[in-house]
Amino acid sequence: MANDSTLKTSHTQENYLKALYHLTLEKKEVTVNDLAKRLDLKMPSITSMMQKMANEKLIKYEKYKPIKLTEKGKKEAAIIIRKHRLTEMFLVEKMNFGWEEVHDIAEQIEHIQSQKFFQKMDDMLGHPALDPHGSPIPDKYGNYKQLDQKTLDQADLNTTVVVIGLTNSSDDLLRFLNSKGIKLGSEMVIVEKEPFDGSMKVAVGKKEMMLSSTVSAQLFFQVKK
Amino acid sequence: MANDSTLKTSHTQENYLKALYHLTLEKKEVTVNDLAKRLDLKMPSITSMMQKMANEKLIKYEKYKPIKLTEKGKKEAAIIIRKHRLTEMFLVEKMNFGWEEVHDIAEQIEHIQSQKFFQKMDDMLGHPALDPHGSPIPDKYGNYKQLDQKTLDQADLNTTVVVIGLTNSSDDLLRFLNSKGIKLGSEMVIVEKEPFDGSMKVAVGKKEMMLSSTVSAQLFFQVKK
DNA sequence: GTATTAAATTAGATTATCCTAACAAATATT
DNA sequence: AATATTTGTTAGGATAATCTAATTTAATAC
Ligand SMILES: [Mn+2]
Ligand SMILES: [Mn+2]
Ligand SMILES: [Mn+2]
Ligand SMILES: [Mn+2]
Repeated sequence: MANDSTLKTSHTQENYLKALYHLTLEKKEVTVNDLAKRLDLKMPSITSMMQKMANEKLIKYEKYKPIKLTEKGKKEAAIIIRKHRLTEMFLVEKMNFGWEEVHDIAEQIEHIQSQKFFQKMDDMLGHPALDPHGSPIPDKYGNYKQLDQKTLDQADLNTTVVVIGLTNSSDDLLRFLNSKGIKLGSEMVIVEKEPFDGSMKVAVGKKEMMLSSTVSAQLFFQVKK
Repeated sequence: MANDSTLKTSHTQENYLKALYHLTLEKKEVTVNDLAKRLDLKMPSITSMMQKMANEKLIKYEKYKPIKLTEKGKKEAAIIIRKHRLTEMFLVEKMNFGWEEVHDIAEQIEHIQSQKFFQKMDDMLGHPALDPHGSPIPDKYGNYKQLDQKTLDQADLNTTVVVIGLTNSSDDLLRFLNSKGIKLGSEMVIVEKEPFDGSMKVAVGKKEMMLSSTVSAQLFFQVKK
């Protein structure tokens, strides 16, 4: 009874796992405070959940030390992320949602318990490697292929680049990009770079526009060859 | 603060509402005991939830008296049922699931909060009136069109009938029908009726088979004209 | 290296949901 | 009607997830 492997990770814990996974990729040292901010909870809530998740061997946790996912925790997290990103892709590709509309729905659907449901999505989509925002979709075993990509603020003057992903997919960023007509696959030429504030002028097709460093630092690119 | 109309009905309460709605159609007098059995909970849990839901004006409830849904409760219930049935239809029509596979997934997806998500399903499906098991889908305002249908055990000898629905869609029934090759729209001739146990022999195409009254009482039919 | 600040933990409550045990009311049976 | 049975309620407790307030530990700044 103590070690029933059919015990289901709760909805809530799945969200903790995901947050931990993402923070780990961002920072390597994840603290109680980081998690509290990410999940918009108070620190005591985090501490107490960390104690519980450590018991369940999802994380390694010692008082006052940084939090680490175990292999088990990593795998479970990656599988939720897979379900999230497959869902986003499904919503965009098969149900005609805009890329700025899908995150909140995926945040809920990622918790559906049905391997077959996500298997069908995956099949219908032809086993996509990336979600609609250019982020990699872990495989069904929880393996994650991290692409290390450079952001647009590091692109050289006069090169032609292709936008291939986003560091994050906040509604605000996505709507900003929509308004500028920028999407994944968009090509642009780096026309000017302003060293003072890091802003740049780019040409997307015939349209020229200024991008602040705030924006350009959130776009992954590849040099067009 | 006391009357915040944005307060969301919980996952749990949505399931209570649905159960109440279905039981009301089945029995007209719904008791604490009925609900306890339907939801597989103990009676004290029901009593205490009924007290809470009465406070929230979802039901009318007085100690020891049968439970009634309010208009508000009925509407909310019908909207969950709508989401459930649209989901089942979507899974069958757009994702190629078998009709016996969709209920458990729909049981979860019905709780997703996103009008737009279900709106898209509805559009993609062309605003279906019935779910894959022949049950009516309430409209988006919570209006329910109850069809009063007769079950196959009441069909006359030698008539040709079409199966148009099921009184319930338990896995067991659906798998039995699959094994017999019976689905919605199947035509059959009533070849023999055995008064002793209520069983009947029917011809589905060229195949003749016996249906017990247990089965025939779960199939809605229409006379083929 | 002491003092200050920030981060983390503990203690103790709260809300939601569900349970068992004990009791009460309503129904059914002699 | 008196008794037995079934149904429903109350009392009191458990677990999950969260919070505020108080306290402790660690990190930073003088
Ligand atoms: Mn997302
Ligand atoms: Mn989520
Ligand atoms: Mn169903
Ligand atoms: Mn449900």
